[in-house]
Amino acid sequence: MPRDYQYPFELRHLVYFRELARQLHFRKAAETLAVAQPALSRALAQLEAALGTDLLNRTRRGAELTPAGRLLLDRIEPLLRGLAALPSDLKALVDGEVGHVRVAFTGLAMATVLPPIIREFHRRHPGIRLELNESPTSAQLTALQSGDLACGFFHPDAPTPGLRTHVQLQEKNGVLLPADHPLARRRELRLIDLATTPFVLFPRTHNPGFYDRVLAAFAASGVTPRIAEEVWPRANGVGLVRAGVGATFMCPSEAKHLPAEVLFRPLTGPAPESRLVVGWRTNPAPDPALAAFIAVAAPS
Amino acid sequence: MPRDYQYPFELRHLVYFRELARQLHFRKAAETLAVAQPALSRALAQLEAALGTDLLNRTRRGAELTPAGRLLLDRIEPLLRGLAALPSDLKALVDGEVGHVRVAFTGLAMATVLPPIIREFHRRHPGIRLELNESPTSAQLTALQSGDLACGFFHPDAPTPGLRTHVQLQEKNGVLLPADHPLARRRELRLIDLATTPFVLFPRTHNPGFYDRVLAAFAASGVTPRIAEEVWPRANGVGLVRAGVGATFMCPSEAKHLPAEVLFRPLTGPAPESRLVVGWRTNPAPDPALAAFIAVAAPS
DNA sequence: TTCCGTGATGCCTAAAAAGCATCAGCTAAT
DNA sequence: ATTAGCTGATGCTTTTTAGGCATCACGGAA
Repeated sequence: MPRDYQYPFELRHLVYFRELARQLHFRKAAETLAVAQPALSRALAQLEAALGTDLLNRTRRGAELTPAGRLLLDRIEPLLRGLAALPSDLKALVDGEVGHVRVAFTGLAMATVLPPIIREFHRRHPGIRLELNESPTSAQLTALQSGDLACGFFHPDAPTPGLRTHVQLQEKNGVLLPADHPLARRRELRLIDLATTPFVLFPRTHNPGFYDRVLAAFAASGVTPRIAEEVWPRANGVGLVRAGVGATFMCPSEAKHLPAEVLFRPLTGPAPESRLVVGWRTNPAPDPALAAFIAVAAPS
Repeated sequence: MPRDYQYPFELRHLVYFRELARQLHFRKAAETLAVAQPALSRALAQLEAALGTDLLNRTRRGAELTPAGRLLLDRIEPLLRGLAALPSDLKALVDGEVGHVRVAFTGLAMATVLPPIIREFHRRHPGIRLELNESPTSAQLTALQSGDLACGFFHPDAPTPGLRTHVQLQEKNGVLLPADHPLARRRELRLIDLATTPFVLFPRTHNPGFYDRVLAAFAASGVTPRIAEEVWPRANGVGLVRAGVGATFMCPSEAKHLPAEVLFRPLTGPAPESRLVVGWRTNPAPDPALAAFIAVAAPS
């Protein structure tokens, strides 16, 4: 009884018609299609009935396209090509040869571990595109939970249920100072030395745990820090230090390539610690593209 | 035995999958599609087998797309839309609402009957595009015979087998003179007056019959004409007259809108006659777009 | 535990596609 | 003019396959 969905014909009819339009000869086309000629005749008659118009003028020595047939051929050729490409394209996807992965990261990740990971990933999987977005830890955790994000480089402050993580970096912070800052002559600093130095931090909502550990570290040194600016993304924070606005915390690994106007100094004594991990959902199982990225970012 | 043409699935599978991907629920999708749920289950299983990958993860409360399913959905949506539009688009074509017509014409046609025909045709059939090309009579006849041309406005010199024609214009030619020509002061001229005036004509091959009638008309007046230039297309001939190179033959109807530097004068006595017809092939039968154009150009 | 709702399976029926044999129409060569 | 040899169409049968109904297996919620 059914079979009245929107399409009054089947792919078979279109494939038959295309071959027929190419050869303009029922018997030859039937042979190419590996069917008997009557089957082809009937299939085309069905298609013509379904479309309400003749597609081929049958002549003594073959057939010729009607204007409607010409239009139909022009229209279905790209569609059939698109369909023909589907199986292999899907295979490439499931084999992890193509695809895309949404990856979020913090400024620290981009300044340290991420570039070599990206380079290696592109080398191994040139068909997989990365969508890279700098995003605060808190936003990454939300997006990972909701499934909007496949994978993130962030700074966890508590257990992350439902996520697998792999530690990338764990370092005690130093400080980044303007080069002309009075304390910049010293090779090492303590937090207490920085009591009067304005600090540039990220907004607390972006990673409350780390933010509070920073304040705790100051408190442990008996100092109340001056927060000059809360700025994001990370590169702007470094920019403000460079502009002489104040100092900021920075991991030693992040201090490898610095502009001329700033200097990095390690901290002795209490200092906040940064931990960078890469995390991803375990359920549903990572698709092949994500699995390939994880294999590079977190070899187990 | 057969059924092994390039596509391992049918349109049905894709339509079923699309509905399933929308509703993510086998029973509901089956109801929308007006089939029983087992049929849908099996169809999807077939599609998955054909593509070699799962498309939906069945869960307790419905289903969710796998990455491959998401890709497949993205890829087939435009294809299915294209196919859904086919029947109505073809109907529009056979109903003559859309299409295109190749029309050739001579300079005389464009200067007289063609513009109002084009205007009226576009008013009646805004969906049909005209391909208009100025072309000599001889070339038009060749193209009409071979089927390269649907319809032409030309100047027949002999019966045109296989073509139907409709006379558009039949007039005795006058002459077009540079405004500063000595004879331009006279209101009427005879060919004999023009014995020493250089003439601009089209190349003889473009319409040998008319060309020879021109020479015959001169001969009947006892004059051997001076042919200064043979030029085409027509507008260039008028341009040469305007530039003072010589005179040319012209129908009175063509002389309605003339540039300032030229003057039209009728001929008394022997003079070549121009006949403009529109012609089209009768076999194969004109397609709807051509029929619509003929209905405007040659109302019967 | 027992339902209830999910999709999957087994079995049968019905529809439809394909094959084979043959027909009908026209061309062209004899 | 006849006929042999193409063309695609048609009648009938077999084979394939899609669909329906009944039922199953499984998992979560009451």
